[in-house]
Amino acid sequence: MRIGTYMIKERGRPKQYDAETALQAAGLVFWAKGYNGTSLDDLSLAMEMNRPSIYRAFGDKKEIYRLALAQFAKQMDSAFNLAMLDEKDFQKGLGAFFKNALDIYSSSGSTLGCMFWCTAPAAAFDHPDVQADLLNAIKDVDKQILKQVDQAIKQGQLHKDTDAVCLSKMIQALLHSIAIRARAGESKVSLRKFADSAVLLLLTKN
Amino acid sequence: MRIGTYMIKERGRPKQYDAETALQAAGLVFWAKGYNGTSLDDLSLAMEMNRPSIYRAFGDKKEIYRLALAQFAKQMDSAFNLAMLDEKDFQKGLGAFFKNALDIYSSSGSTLGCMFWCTAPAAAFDHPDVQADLLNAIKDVDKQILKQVDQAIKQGQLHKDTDAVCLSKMIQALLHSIAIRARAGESKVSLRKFADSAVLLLLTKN
DNA sequence: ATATTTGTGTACTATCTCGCATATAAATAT
DNA sequence: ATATTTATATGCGAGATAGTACACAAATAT
Repeated sequence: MRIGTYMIKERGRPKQYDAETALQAAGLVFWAKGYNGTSLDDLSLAMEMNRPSIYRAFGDKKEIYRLALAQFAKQMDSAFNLAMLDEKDFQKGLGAFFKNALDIYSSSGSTLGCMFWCTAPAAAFDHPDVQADLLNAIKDVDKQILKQVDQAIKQGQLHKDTDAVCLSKMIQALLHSIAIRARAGESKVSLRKFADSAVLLLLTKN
Repeated sequence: MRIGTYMIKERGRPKQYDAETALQAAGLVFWAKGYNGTSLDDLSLAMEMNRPSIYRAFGDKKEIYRLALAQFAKQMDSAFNLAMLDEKDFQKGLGAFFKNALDIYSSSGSTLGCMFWCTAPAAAFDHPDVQADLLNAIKDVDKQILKQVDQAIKQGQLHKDTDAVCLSKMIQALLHSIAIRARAGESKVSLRKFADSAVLLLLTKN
């Protein structure tokens, strides 16, 4: 157990793994190969844990996947908030966010797109809890974006008669599309250009 | 072999299956369970063919999946073209297309979203040919939409300084997003409303 | 020192998976 | 009738798969 920076020793044999690191490694495999394309052996190899240890630490395959999804969501969330906080101009903030998103989508060498939008839908039919995770993620993103859109309207950066809810959803639609296109093999630079011109298209009313 | 409406008898034991029907049945399973979530036994059951017959008729699992993808693409393509041909007004045509798309996405009882956008991305990493199919599908849709956008610009239905390529991609982005949202469990009526207001948002420059 | 707690490693099982080899069935060509 | 062609059916086999039982290892508590 960790309290502050002090380590309080726990009874029993100490763990050889770090939970967050192991989960991240698992997430990377799921991200690439999808839920059904990933075997426990794949996970075992990537996490450097053998199956019983994995099972004891995180539960079964589905639980690991959902934990990894949650970890990924946190990453995306902070990428969004950092971009928007650093920039007072809404349009530039959005641009920065899509840049961050593309960096994440094309991290780890090959361009994997988004772990949520590109792997969860396939698993959603057979696994209602994954479907619920997906729906919650979408709703969270809707909320996060809407908050910033509302703020931009208040600050006069957007027309006050803007359909804020619809615009927010379209911004997320852009994110979905970029994720799929990245997964399909479109280049990062081409997607970057698309994101920029799309943001312009969405926000400009002349 | 079929020539005109005449059937010319073929040698050998006649097929008990109809290729298109069997492929459609296979497609439905892949659509629901994804590529990796589908077993040959699932397919065998749905297609009412046993594995060797399937293998002989269509090849291995991946070939069946790709054939089913192509069949689905045709369906979507005609849904688009029918909607746009029946309507001279571009905005109404788009509305009709998204209605058609949602009908397809929520056919077969449960709401499965799009076979391409919701199942192919997960399979794309491990299967370069599926990734290529996905990319081709995206490019085809881009082209189809762009053709209509260009036409609408020529007809004065859209500002002549419209960024046609970007607008086309955003229309496809809306399609991607609706597919994912449908798969996540959002209701057809809610998505219908979103589609309508989004089309309005995209096409209206005041 | 000994008991207790917790993590790891080996090995197992029951099931599923794909693809195919082989035998059989049902039609046409000659 | 017989050969030929094509489709179907049975069932095999090598390997992957998820999950777990059980023994062992390494730490702390008393």
